[in-house]
Amino acid sequence: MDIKKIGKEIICMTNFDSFNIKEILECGQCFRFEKMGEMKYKIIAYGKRLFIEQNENGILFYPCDEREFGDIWIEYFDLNTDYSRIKNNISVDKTMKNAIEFAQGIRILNQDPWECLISFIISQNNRIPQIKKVIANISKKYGTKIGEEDYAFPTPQQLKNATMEELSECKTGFRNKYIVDAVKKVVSGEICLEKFLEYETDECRQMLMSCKGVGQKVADCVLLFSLKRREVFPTDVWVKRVMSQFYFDGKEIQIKDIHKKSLKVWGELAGYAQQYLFYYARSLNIK
DNA sequence: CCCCAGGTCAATT
DNA sequence: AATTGACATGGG
Repeated sequence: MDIKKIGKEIICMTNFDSFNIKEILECGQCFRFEKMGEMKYKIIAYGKRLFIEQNENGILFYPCDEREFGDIWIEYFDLNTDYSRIKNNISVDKTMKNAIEFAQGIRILNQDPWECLISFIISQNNRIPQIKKVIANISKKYGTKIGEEDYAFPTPQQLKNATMEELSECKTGFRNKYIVDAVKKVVSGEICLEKFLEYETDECRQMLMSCKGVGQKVADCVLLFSLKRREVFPTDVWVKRVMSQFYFDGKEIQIKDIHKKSLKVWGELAGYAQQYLFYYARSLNIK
């Protein structure tokens, strides 16, 4: 990949591999983005607002200087990871080949664990457009204002005094009590997300699941999307459907069976496989 | 009006 | 250990 500066506040990336901004943002891993046009998006992450525009010549990131790009966005977009190698390695079966061909530009973002935890608590028994609205409501109510009409996702401290009633006003529904519990555990230090990168994956999962309303699916999303555990295979209804149909001959199966299978087929790269499958499954509209 | 959604919990068998 | 209904909210 080549990085060029254009003026003071625009970074242009050319000669890149496996990067399609639409596929990256719309494959279900991230909720804080807005489509501004064809292949043109606004993202809010790590307290920053970033516009991204992609065409056949390259990708524009703005407003953004070289330092910010290096400090935040290289890691956020997982730009030091070789996706050609990954796609090659996990293409061991026809279904995965099809899934990868369908969305060759997917990348797994490295999001903030705190935001990721609350976001996927909100995701349970909910639809993606609604999840996005609820997170935007919470950010507007509690987060720091950035730019004209955008708000960073609130820190644990900023959510410290949020009540169930206030959170309900943000349309969290029955998940309000789960958010209160997660805030309490993080603010009190009972859970220290900053240390999670050093812990074993199973240990992290266990601690995440000690929060009310966090089961294995939500914990695994946090592990894969914000704690770099790329072997983790979050299994929701869509992934269950596509796995059942293509890897278990349409039979009824348990989540446990899927986890075993994913590790057996894709090993340490199962998490990447999950993202290709999720996006693919939703396009197929299978049952 | 009924159904269901990137699930989880608690009660029941 | 497996099954079942409830849960807030909003859109089809």
